[in-house]
Amino acid sequence: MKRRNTPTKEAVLSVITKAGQAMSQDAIEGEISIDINRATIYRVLNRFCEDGVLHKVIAEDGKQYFALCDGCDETHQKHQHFHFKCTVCETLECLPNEVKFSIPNGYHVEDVNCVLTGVCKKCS
Amino acid sequence: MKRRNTPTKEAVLSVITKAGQAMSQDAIEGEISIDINRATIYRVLNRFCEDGVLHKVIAEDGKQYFALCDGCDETHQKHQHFHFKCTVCETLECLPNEVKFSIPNGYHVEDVNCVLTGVCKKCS
DNA sequence: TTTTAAAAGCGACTATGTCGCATTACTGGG
DNA sequence: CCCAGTAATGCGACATAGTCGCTTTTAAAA
Repeated sequence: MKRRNTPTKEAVLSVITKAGQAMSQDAIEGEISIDINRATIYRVLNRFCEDGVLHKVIAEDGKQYFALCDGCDETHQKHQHFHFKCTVCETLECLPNEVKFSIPNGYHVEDVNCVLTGVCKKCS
Repeated sequence: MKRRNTPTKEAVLSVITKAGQAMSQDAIEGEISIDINRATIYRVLNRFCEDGVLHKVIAEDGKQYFALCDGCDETHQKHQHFHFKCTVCETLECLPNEVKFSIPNGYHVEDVNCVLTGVCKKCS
């Protein structure tokens, strides 16, 4: 299962990188120049997640948003930061704030999904 | 727009109360004795949310879960606690831990959605 | 009992996301 | 440089979640 380089992968990653924020599948499809199948975009995104290139956030709208991992691997404290979803411009961005929590004994946390919703700096 | 008491409302609230944890629409429909339309269940749940009886959580699966508000109103620090979704038993419960965060100036937070995913005490 | 408006039922509709299968096209080996 | 193996893509179908408009029912006040 070695990964191959394809125009699709490059296009998707390029769009997300340029945007500088988390994007949903439909936003990506809208921004991309070439025509890529919806299922393919999801597969590309999920592969990037497996490879630690992107991470996935579930927002209040129940949709999946994908954001670049900026040094997520290094600390092995993966993706444990807050996200902010603006209800006006609809963008979802990663906040630098680390999510801190303590849980009762016996619980084993595998994933963290923290999204703050409101109005961002630009829109207020 | 005064609210009325209906068997549907009572049945939904009773199921959630007995469960003692957050529930999705389909889980509620499965537990309820009488036959209630899907759209109606959603409307009932959303009305309860408006009235501050329930609060809504979006989990990793993108689905809406509804949980009893346990003194959520009193502090006016509404629903700012963590939630835990178990990948084994699929239940979603409210944790007592308060969510603490600080955001950059100019941002206005209206809602908080924090879900930890993993394996709960019972299932590990 | 009558009235009226909230609530429920029903059907249709819109995503979002996934899956199976046939086809295409990277990439490494010769 | 070409060929074979297999990852990746396209396409269609499908499942599910959630919403909406409209009609009918019904709780509760007059």
